[in-house]
Amino acid sequence: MKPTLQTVADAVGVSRSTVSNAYSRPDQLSPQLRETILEAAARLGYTGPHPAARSLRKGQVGAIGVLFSAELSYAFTDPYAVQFLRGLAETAERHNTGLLLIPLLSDGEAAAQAVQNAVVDGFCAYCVPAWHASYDAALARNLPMVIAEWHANADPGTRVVGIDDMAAARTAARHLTALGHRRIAVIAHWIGPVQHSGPITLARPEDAPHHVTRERLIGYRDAFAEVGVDWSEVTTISSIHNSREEGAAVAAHLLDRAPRPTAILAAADLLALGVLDALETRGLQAGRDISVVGFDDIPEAAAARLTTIRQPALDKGRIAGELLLDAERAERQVVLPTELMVRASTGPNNEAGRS
Amino acid sequence: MKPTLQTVADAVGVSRSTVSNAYSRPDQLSPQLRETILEAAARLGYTGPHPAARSLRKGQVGAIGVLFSAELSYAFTDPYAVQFLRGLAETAERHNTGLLLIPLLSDGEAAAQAVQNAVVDGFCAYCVPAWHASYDAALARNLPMVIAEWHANADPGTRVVGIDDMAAARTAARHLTALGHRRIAVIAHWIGPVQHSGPITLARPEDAPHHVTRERLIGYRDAFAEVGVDWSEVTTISSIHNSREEGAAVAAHLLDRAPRPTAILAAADLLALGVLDALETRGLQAGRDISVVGFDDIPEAAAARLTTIRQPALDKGRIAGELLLDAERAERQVVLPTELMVRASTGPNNEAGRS
DNA sequence: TCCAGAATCTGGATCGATACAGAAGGGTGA
DNA sequence: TCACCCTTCTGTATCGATCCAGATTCTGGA
Repeated sequence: MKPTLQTVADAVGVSRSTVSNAYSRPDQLSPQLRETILEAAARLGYTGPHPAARSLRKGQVGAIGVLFSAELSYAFTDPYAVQFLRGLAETAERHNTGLLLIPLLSDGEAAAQAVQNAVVDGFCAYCVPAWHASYDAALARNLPMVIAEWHANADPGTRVVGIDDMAAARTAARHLTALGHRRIAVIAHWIGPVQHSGPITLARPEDAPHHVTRERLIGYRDAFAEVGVDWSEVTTISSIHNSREEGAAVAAHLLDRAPRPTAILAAADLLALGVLDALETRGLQAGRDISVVGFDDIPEAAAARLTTIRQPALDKGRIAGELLLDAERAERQVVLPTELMVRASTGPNNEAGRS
Repeated sequence: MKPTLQTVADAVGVSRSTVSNAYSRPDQLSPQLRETILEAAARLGYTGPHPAARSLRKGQVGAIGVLFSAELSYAFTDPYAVQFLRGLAETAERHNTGLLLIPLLSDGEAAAQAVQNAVVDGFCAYCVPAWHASYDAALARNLPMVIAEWHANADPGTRVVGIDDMAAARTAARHLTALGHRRIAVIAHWIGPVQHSGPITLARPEDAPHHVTRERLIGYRDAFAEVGVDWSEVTTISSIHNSREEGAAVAAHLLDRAPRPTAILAAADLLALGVLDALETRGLQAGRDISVVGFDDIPEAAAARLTTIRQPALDKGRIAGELLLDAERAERQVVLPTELMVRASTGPNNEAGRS
């Protein structure tokens, strides 16, 4: 049988408490006794206090749970998500805390179970749809929890870090309208009530289920309204995953039928890069034939000369961690700045004079 | 105070066991009683069994610990590591298991602590140096553990998945010697006994402390020997981190002094890509002026037209997970295939006739 | 009507540690 | 010499669940 504290205590002839102290509070016993105990422990094959038992008693674990928007295996394909995670890891590391990546299974029951069973001190939700079982399950755990997306009217008690998605999206869209574009299409992740890949009609952006997508669509809509383009005239395309491949695939819906939009707004860089791929396949030039704007400014965006909105992914992760772990960090809500990065993928509308 | 099983039991007027069964073994009580219990639980704000307590009693957690070679925040910068993690996550997800990323702190004491306290069912070590405190601590935990690097003479009981690094490296080096290169330099991560960035002398590759690096250096050395180039003639450069930036930085030691090597072997693609950057800065052309070979075949390698060794990172992760979680998977040691991908970064030695 | 067997439910033992109050022994200053 | 404090160690209570053997009730067939 596996040795326990008691085993060692018996072997040395001291009490269980003393052995415990040898590990957790060395100042509570004489150095030579401690030495004896550790020696005996090594001899018996005792490897230190059982983590689960210790966590139970101390009411503290040393790990935080991370909830992702997609299956774990997808999370790592998105450079933006990886950056975020990196920032989070940086803070966690400083606090000697582990990160428990929790699979966000599509099976609600199992997902809730996974969250319920997570042995953690707190949660960090990264783009988890509010209706997802995991989200409720995490809230229900009643542990400290930080949400990595900005909510304008979040309860002042909840920890939130993010950007003003709506304003940033508005900036992106205004960039296009200022260039004279009016026939603009929008590609975003998960626009409608169900996951769907392809064109979709959404009467009001406010109805999009995914928080971040919703905010960005509203920003786009408002910018369009400023120049008299009604939302109903805008073609909206939904994607299931946030991937380059799918960006290219759904772009076909826009590029292979007339009239083509003169500009495309993608609510994520990966989708935008996919659109650029689709353009290249068709011999079209971004910025001249069709303007494309992304969102996030992942490293690849600069290489592809994609106009996009920069948001500080690394800082977001870092701060999310601090909001959970830095006890002295009093504030609970942090908004980070964004910036429009104008690159070669956007240019004036060439049809401007004609129509 | 936080409600427990007992709280709910008292409220409903049943025993603690029955409430426990309501959650964990629904078939052990009548549906209507279960309903009543869950209702009461919701009313009282009871959120289900306490994970630490449950883990303690059941002796099972539902998470595996992942040990990385570098600080967590660096791990995510290496696409190869990310791919591996993705594969691992895929398997974990299928088994409804979480991944606990454990910071591999440089402070040995703290690192060992982190491993000791990890509430997990097993460990997966990814390129953890064998001398690192975390490694011993993980072994000491006496839990199932898989090592994600191939060891030719590993104990048959230990779970191992990897590639034949030595043979693959030999193939990479032979490619260069076959092209007529003789003045070849080697860049690798952590060659000497201490972390160091820059040229370093290593009498025998066998002395390199890092297992993977050691294997690859031996492979290089053996291929050189086949054409009469002695290891002592080879310039070896060590890097601290496995990053593109550092690859470029240490390449300076080779490119800015005469005689320049005609070819460079980098033991990782990120380093090789850094070398390519350094070449470009100096107006040199890879494959013509200097040949460069990498290792790993990360996605960026193809884009940069880097000749390299492909190894299946995703599969490695996936299989590592299966070795831990698939009970019916009897084998314990898996070697994966590698392939030399010849691209534009290598070409014949132009000095061949001259010297 | 009676009883075996299934369906429900109970209670104490247990998982492996830490907290905390207090006991024992040793040292110090008045 | 005595009172007091400090260091070192002990023992019991507790963290919050699950396990398992057994008690109780229900069911259906002889």
